[in-house]
Amino acid sequence: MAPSVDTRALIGRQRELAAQVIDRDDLRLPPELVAGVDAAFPDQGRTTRAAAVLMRFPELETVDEVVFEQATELPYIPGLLSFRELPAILGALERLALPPELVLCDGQGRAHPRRFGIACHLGVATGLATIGVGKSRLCGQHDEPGPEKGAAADLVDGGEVIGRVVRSRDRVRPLYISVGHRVSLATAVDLVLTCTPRYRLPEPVRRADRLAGRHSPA
DNA sequence: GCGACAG
DNA sequence: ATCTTGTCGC
Repeated sequence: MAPSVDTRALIGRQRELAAQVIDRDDLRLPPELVAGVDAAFPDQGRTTRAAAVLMRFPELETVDEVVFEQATELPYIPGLLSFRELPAILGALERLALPPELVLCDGQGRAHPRRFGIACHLGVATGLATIGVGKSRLCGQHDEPGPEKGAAADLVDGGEVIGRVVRSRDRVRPLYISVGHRVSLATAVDLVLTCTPRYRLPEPVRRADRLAGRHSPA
């Protein structure tokens, strides 16, 4: 893996690509095929293993699953996560039997310092509608949402609402939901909640997590 | 200078 | 993310 990274160049690319993000609903609603993607780093991080799980919406029945791996190219750098994970994720996504209409990503969308998290990057790179589903905060401030499923609070940064902090299940740590591409924030929250009938993470992402990581079947 | 920092 | 065992709570 590259020992040094030209962070200035990557940040510059994020700034120009961020202008291409569409934060309005521009997809079929409701969608019929939704995918979840995630990546893991086996072998001390030398390998990047991405997984994509395609499900029918809103039934959440699995239609196809793909695991794709390649040598890791970059280290993890806060704010530049997408350059490290995207190549393998694109490889997995391309190998699905059918293209998804919407992709749920493990990580931020516009809730990013330059408004270009991995969900935005994946969306602009493929043209697909995407939503960022973060398990923790990268930037921005927010009030604590109520304890019940569905409770939410605005995630604000630089005086702008960049996402919503949402309780996906009763009494669990909230999810950081933000626009990736071609979806409005309100629709993003609605779709994520519909994809989360039982666990903290939306089903497509949870399944991709399990497929990529070293867990057990269940 | 100090603190924060997706996965 | 990854390294790692038992343990507290519903």
